[in-house]
Formats: sequence, structure tokens, C-alpha cells
Amino acid sequence: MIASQPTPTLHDVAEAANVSTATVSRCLNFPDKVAPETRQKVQDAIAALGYSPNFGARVMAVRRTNTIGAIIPSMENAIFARGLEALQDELRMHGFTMLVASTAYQPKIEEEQIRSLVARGADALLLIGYHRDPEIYRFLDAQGVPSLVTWAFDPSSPRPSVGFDNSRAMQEMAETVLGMGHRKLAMISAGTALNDRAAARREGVLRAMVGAGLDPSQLRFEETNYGFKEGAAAFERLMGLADRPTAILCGNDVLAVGALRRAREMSISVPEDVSIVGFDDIELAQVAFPALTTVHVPHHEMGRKAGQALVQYLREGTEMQSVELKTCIVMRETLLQL
Amino acid sequence: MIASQPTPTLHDVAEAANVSTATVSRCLNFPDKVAPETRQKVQDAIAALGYSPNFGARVMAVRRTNTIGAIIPSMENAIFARGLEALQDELRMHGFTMLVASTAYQPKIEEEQIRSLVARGADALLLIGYHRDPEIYRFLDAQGVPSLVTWAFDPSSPRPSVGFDNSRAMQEMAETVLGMGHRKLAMISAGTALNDRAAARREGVLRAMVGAGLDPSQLRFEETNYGFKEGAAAFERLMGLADRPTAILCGNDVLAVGALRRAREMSISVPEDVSIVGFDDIELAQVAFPALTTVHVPHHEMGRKAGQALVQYLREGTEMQSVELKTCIVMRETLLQL
DNA sequence: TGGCGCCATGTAAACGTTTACACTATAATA
DNA sequence: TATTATAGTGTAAACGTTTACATGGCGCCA
Repeated sequence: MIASQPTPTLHDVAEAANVSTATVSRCLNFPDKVAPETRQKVQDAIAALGYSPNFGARVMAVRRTNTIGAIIPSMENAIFARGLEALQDELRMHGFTMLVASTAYQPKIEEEQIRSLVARGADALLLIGYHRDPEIYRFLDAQGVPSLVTWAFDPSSPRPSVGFDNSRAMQEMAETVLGMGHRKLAMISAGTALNDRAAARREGVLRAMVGAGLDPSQLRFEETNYGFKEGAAAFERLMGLADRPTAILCGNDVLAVGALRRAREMSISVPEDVSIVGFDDIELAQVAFPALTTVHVPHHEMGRKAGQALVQYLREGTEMQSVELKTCIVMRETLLQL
Repeated sequence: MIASQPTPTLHDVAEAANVSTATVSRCLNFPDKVAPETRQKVQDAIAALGYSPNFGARVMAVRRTNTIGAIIPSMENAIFARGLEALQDELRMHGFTMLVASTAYQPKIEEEQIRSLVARGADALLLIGYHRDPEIYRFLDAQGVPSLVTWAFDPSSPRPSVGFDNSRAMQEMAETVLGMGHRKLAMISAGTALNDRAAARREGVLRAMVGAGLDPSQLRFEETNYGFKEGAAAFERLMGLADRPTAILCGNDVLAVGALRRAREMSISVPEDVSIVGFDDIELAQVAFPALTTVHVPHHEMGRKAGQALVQYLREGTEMQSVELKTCIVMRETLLQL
């Protein structure tokens, strides 16, 4: 920083107001513990100097930041936005600040961001999905930083989570598709190696297929990055197949809408020629044309409940309970009975 | 926090490795200033203890956080996502961390977030648009926290910015629309009272109208919140008018796509019955149907350039220069020659 | 061999808060 | 009036780093 005047400190304020630093500090933290006229003097001094408490110093003194960090894979598409907005609301209401960092779906960056947020004293972390290097969990434990997993739910995991069962949600969708007579299924998915939600969704489809007496190896599986363009490209590949699928299950709405778009460009009608379904039910799904049939995820509720769990834990120390949220299928216009 | 074991400190590491705290600190910050075998010992100790430096303490000692805060109006729609992603990239490359906070377009929350980010030692702030309580700018000055404005460009302002001229961009769009023979214009906009970008875009339209010899008071102006639903509702209101506009300029793509959607529901064809144009050129615009004619904003470039300016300033202290970015109109399918 | 410089490390003083504890007036009580 | 709470304030010791400065050992050269 290019030093102009040094920034005012508690000490400066105390001097200006002719009181001790303790009194100024009390003014800031327990205003009713100090006499009204003193408080006024202090507040005037604060305003006059443009004083703002030094966070680092405060943290060091109280060992608590009232900050919770949220680490999400991406901000690009709106998938996490809604949930986070709800989370932030909830946290703000209780005096916490939410800080967001994004990882571009890269584990290395995620680790970096986690360490960074912990280093700057996040009281707790919100993470997306379970899957990450055990080393990271060890680190969090050593640091005593609690974390809450969202966008996934796995009762078998000891780590608390507020989310939904990706596998089951997708299985239900696949069953619905199969129930409509579709037999040639394809799936466009994010990379399953590093993304447990994607992997679980894939599992769901496979399970539904065996449930229907189909050979799961028959599933046309396209793995790609999240993005409109990627969805479009995958769709095109699928349509290039000799034996075209009649229904395409997409790992999320963004991929699905990309596919939809490409279908239009290729003059393939949806859902007449091919059905396409998504996952997430972000606003985009309603706005798409034709409107996308998709798995509805209760983003808002998830964010809010996650916030509540975090706040309770931090305030009262009640152990965080996993809570499972229900998804449902919202039928719109892109899935057709065969 | 629920204390388990206390988290390890520099001191603990020093003890475990049998060296002084200074040496450990050097290991962390200037590894080559310490003998290889010592370094090894220290690193082992760090790993064994799961040590992570206390950010607060570090900040207090060096008075520098290598953090820059970005405060955006909303995460809901993808408008700011792209730019931020680029910004984060740029910052990461130079060892800075970006922290995001969002304000839900509410000045009060924005102020809170600014104070919060400053308090936790952001070395600099990235802000959207110029308009905010002068008190806030005074505060930032008093704190010596530099800020950079984006998504707007006003050469007359003393504050640096990396952005584009919202008014001119929209004016060009309006001129294009007028050039196609449209005379009955409407605009769907965000609230102009608190949002200088929205206000500037409105100005642009008005200027184009006078330029074309039209009475600017004839502009049908619908002010609403950003959102698909809001855009749809505003569109419906406009279409309820006795004297329907032939072209609707939307303050952003989200509003435009909402309008598009409602048009379809109302069986109004776009662009045959009415032209609709957007602003921003987020991915959504390409994916919409019909594909949206809109003002292209170089989000990525903006984020990157903003990052560069910030980094340069923080590293070398070279004063930040405002840079104006060019927008352009991308013609797609929703604007028709009359 | 004595002197110099350099390298690796240690010592201790900041940095700006919070807060336990001590202190003084004043008010309430006996 | 003497005693005891109480409310308001001050004093000073943490909190966990970084870093200027001091120290000691070693190799090199004259």
C-alpha cells in the first residue's frame, strides 16, 4: 500500500476522545456498558478520524471472525448462486459475513482456497460435495475448523451435510424417462472422476437401467465440462451415432440447454425427435425453449438450512445434524412419452 | 468455536523443530534464506502439527493481506460472474486472493460489505459503478484503501475505472434500432435511482431519440427489478398498452429473456410483432430463442484489465489509470427492420 | 594466524485489538 | 453515618506473527 497518512487506530481514537483504549473498545462492542456522553465523544472521534477497527488485531484478540467461507466450484453458471444468496441472507441475519471463493472445478485451486479461507480465520466452511483429498479434511480437523457439505447428502459419511441424494434424484428421473418407454438412453455429464455429484448422478441412471432390466453398459455416456458449448458439442456427438438415443439425461441444466440449442440448430425437434432432461432447475430451465423438464433442487431451502446449521453450531455449539432435502421432477416440455 | 485442542502456533512448530520462531517464519516466507536440513525439520513439524499461519497475526505484523475484495450487486444472474472469474484468474496469478460479497442491489448492504471487507484488511476493493454515498468514499480514503470501479466508465470522475460508457453503448443500440425504422420505443430497466449504469443506459436511449428528432418523453419506460419474472411482467404491461411499442430496449439480457419468454406465452412473435434487444451479452443471450440481439460487453477483458490495474498498483504503486473498453452490438435474431 | 565477511540462526520489539482485573466515585442500604 | 453494591473507567497483559538487529561459526585471504 502506498502510505499516505497512517490509518487511525484505536489508540488514536482514544486519544482524540480523551479516554482509554478499553473504553473505545467497549463503545464498539458493548455500547451500553459505557456512559452516554462518553459514548458520544468516542463516536464523534471515530467519525472524525474515519476509524475502522483492524480486523487482524481483533481476530487475534478474540480468536473469532464471525466469517464463514463458502467455496464453490464455479460462479459462471447460476447453479450455486441461489443457494449462496439464501445462505448469505441467513448468515447476515445472525451477524456473520459470508465470503465466497471459487475453484473452477479444480481440486488444486480448491485446496488453495480452503487454506486461504482458513488462514484468514473463517469460523467455518461451506463446501460443495464430499469428495476431496483426505489430507484436506485432516487439515481442517487439525485447525479445528468445522465444515458443512452441501449439494450432496450421504448418511453414511461422518461429515455433516445439508443436501440431497444426487444418485437417488437422478435415478428417479431416469425411471421416469424409462417409464415413458425410452430404452435408448444417453447421458451428458461433467467429469465424474473429481466430481462426486456427477458420479452419483451417473450411478442413479445406471441403477434405474438395471432396475428396468436394461444392460447398463448400453448407456451412451458423454463426459465433458460444464457449459453451454460443451453440452451442445456432446449433443452433436450423440446425434452423430448410428443408433441415436431417444432420451438424453443431462448432468445439469446448463448442459441440457446447450443441447437444446444445438438441437434447434440441427433442426432436430425436442422432444419429438429426442427427449432432453436436465438437473438443478435453475431459472434458465423455465426460460429455455422448449421449457426444460428437469430435477428440481431446493436451492433456496438448502442455503437457508445450511446457514441455520452453521449459525447454531457456531453460536450454541450444538453438533451439526445432516439434513436430507427432497428433490422432485418438474415436467415441462422436453420429455415425451414414446 | 468448540475448543478441542488449541490450534498449533508458530511457537509450537518452533519448539517441535527445535528452532526459533524467526526461523520458522523465514521457512514460510523466504525458504531459501534457511539451511536445507533446517527447512526440512521445520516442514516436517508443520506437517505433523497441521499448522497453518494465523492470518490475523500475520496481517497485523505486515499490514498487508494480499486480498482484494469484490463487491457485486448480485450473484443471481450471471452478469458479473464472467468478469469476476477473469479477475480472480488474474489476481491468483499474482498471488492475490479475491473475496466476493454481494449486496442484492441494496446500498445499505453494500456499505456494510465494504466496511466488512475493509475491516478484514482488503488491500483494495473492486466496486461496480460509481454511484454511492460520498461518505463511503471518504471512509475509503481515510482508510487508505484504493478502489477501482468497473462496469462503468466516466472520464470526468477522479476515481479510476475500468469499464465502458453505459450511456454511449445504449445510445448506439438505440440508434441502431431507430435506424431500422422503429419509432415507438419502450425500455425495461432496473431502478435508475440507485443504479448509475441503469440511469446511464436510459440517458443513452433518450439521447438517441432526440438525435432522431423524436420527443424523448414518448419513451415508454418500465422500471423494475432485475429478474426473468420482472422482465416478463414488464413486457406484459407494455403489450397491454393501446399503442404498442414496436421495439423494446432492455436494460440487461435477463430482463430481455424474461420478456422473450412472456412473448412466447402470449403468442406474440419476436421479432415480427415486436423487436426486443438486451444488454450485456451473457451466454444466455445466445442460448435464448430467438437468439437475442444485444450489446456486447467485454466482461472477460474488463475483469482481466481490472485485475492488472489492481495488481500493478499494489505491487508497484503506479497510479491506476482509467481504461475505457469498447462495447459493440451483436445482431442476432430479435431485432427486425421495420 | 589474525581479520574480515558471510551465512544461518536467535532475540525481542513491534503490530492493534480485547478483556480480566483494579480502581474510583456514586448510590443504596442498614 | 458507616458499609456495601454498582456503574464507569483505566491499566496492562495477552493474542501469533514478522523483522531489525545481534550473535556466533566458518571459510578465505593476506
